[in-house]
Amino acid sequence: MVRGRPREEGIDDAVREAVRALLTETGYQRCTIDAVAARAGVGKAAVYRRWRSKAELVFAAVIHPVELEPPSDTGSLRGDVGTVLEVIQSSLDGTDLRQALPSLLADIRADPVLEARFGEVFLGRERGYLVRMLDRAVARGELSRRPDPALVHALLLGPVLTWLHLFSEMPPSGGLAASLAPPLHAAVVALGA
Amino acid sequence: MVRGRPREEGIDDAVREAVRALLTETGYQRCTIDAVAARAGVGKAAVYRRWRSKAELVFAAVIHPVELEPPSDTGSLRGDVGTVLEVIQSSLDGTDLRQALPSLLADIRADPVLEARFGEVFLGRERGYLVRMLDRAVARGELSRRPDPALVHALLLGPVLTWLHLFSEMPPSGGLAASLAPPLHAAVVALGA
Amino acid sequence: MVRGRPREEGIDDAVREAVRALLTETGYQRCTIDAVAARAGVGKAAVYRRWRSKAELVFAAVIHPVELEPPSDTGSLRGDVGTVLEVIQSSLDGTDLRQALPSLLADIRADPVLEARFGEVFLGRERGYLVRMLDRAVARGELSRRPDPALVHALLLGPVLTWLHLFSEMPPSGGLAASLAPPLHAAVVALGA
Amino acid sequence: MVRGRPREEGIDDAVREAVRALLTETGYQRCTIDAVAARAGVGKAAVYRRWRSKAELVFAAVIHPVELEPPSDTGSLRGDVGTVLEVIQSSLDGTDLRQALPSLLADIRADPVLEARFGEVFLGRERGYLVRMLDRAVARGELSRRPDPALVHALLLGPVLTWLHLFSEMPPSGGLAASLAPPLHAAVVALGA
DNA sequence: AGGTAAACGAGACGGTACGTCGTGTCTTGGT
DNA sequence: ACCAAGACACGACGTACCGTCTCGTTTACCT
Repeated sequence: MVRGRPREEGIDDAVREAVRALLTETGYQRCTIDAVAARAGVGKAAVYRRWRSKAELVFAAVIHPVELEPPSDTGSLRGDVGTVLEVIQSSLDGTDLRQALPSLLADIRADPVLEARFGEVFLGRERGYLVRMLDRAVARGELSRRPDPALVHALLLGPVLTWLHLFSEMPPSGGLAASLAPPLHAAVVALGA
Repeated sequence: MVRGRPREEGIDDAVREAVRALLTETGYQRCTIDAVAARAGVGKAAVYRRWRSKAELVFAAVIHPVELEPPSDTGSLRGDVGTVLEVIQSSLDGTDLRQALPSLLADIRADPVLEARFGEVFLGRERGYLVRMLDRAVARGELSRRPDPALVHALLLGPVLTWLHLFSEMPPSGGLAASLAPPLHAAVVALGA
Repeated sequence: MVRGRPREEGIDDAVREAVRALLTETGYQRCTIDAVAARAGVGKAAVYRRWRSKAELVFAAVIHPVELEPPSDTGSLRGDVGTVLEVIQSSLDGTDLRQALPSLLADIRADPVLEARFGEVFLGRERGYLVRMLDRAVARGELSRRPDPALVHALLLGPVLTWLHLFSEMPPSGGLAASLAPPLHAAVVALGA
Repeated sequence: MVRGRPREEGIDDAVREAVRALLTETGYQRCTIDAVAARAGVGKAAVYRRWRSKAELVFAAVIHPVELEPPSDTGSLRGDVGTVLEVIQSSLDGTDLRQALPSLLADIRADPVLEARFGEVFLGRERGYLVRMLDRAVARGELSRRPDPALVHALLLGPVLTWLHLFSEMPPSGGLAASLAPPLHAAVVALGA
């Protein structure tokens, strides 16, 4: 049985929404806990009751809700790589993430608990999709053996992450995922040969 | 002509060394300017006389000294890709960078001046190497046309960066650069076909 | 007619007892409402249903129960002054009051409602005793006129209060009230001459 | 030699003045450290560099500066008692003290360090004056022996403190000190008989 | 030799965010 | 209507770090 007054329903969402708004408007540094609480019409204690730190809060606001729909089977490894890249890109793009991701990743690295959760929730889910994609390709005979999923993960996630958050360049004509799909398909094939 | 007392010679190095030591020992957040100055046996003013901000200081301490020796011509694109990956990896690896890079990148993003310098100094130099590598491959007839250097840059830098600073995994057997070289060679070839 | 569940009987006393215990053990500042409620095995709401504020609660716990038995007529002003001083001292002494009184008086000053009640309940009752004492002395011919009761009140209450709650000194040999009685009798006589 | 930047001269006074102003305008509870710092045009750190807590700050602002000029020898005990009472009253009266004293005394009681300092600085100085007053009276033959100074201290300080900070009454016609002088002279004489 | 200007270590400065805590109110489900 | 539990808004607390400024002192160059 649950004792005491239950958590108010709307607060979780109101706070997360406030975080996203402040990230977009003012960036990570100015996205203060006080400001978030004020914007959400909520006391600071209500925030700290739910999340242990600013990093955890932002993590919950911008990472968790990313619902990566499992990329469907397109019938070919070439098609699957393209779809996976789209999913990865969509999970790293967005006005709020654009501002927040580098700082957030930094704070995640500084907090072992959060780092573990990030590994499980975000990386783990994505890794799972890749494993299934690779197994299908092996079953189809497109790959003779399943390459190391971690290596494939780095190959697909790395270029997207780098382009979006390290380079200050316009997206390539045709779109980032579409431009990266052919070379990365070749890379995966080379790994599984 | 220079008036007044000249800068003391050893301070630059002493401070940079203190930064690297503190990064390794305590991480980026705890590597405060006060701590750095105290460790270097130096006043805070001497630090700020040389670098405008903490980000600039850490940048100078861990990025600038990376002397990327221009990867030499190995005679084949396959060999060149491997060498370039070694250079990239060596520029991103190291005890201090391990701790600092995510936070440093975050601070760089927050400071337009620094972001521009980072683009020129670090990314630009690396990009130059890639352009030369690609031109040689075209000259050799290994590529029929030179692919977009930015895309190649993302393809080669991204996976290394991701593995070193996002994943918490052991390096693959045989080494990271060696493991990534074959698939990424294939990727570059596919781009330049 | 009374609707609903009647107040549980023991709560008033349990809370007051918890207040006194916490005052003695931890002092006024650490005597939190949460702590009081927890100690009494009671919800905070039950406390606030009975007293409007912490000050009111402590007031009720340590002031109200002081049952000043009206000092009896000893037959002489000299004797009456001694008895009144004993009553005053007993109303200001005690382990819990020792800790609480200065903070409590401060909070009482900050709350006009409470200040008024303190004036009526505590000061007023004491003042009444003094008036009767003075009237008896006039009737006996010990005083030729009745002095200002407020002044007498200050003369008798002040030194006791000061000794007990401002000084950090041992009680004088023979007891505080006994030591103060002769000079204060002389003072009252001087006032009523 | 003094190393480093010296404390800025005006800050001590500016902060103390801000405290007094805020006490008068808003009372002790609303006299926040933040508000004090803002009012004085000073950072919070500058305040905490000088005083360990709010209590210490207010103590320094309203108690320390009270320069009790040593009451002069009036030639008679009767006159001396009157003068001492004037000094005591003037040290406890004032717009800021009116608001602050009860809360301040409460905080002083809660901090042993501060309590010791209060005993030495404030009470000790006053006690010294009383000892000299009593010795003069003995020398003059007005008292046959010197009474316990602590008792005399309680007799003179208590009624003034009580009237000013416990009662909510108008000052007696003729003034508080003047009204208390005759009875308290009689009390002291009775003690020293 | 003396003057001048900029460097030096030390540390105080204003500002800002943090995470904690206490108060008094409100909201559950259960008695 | 009351209860215990505990979430709520508000707001003060004391700490920490940043980047700047101000001391008294030292070290070069230039008269």
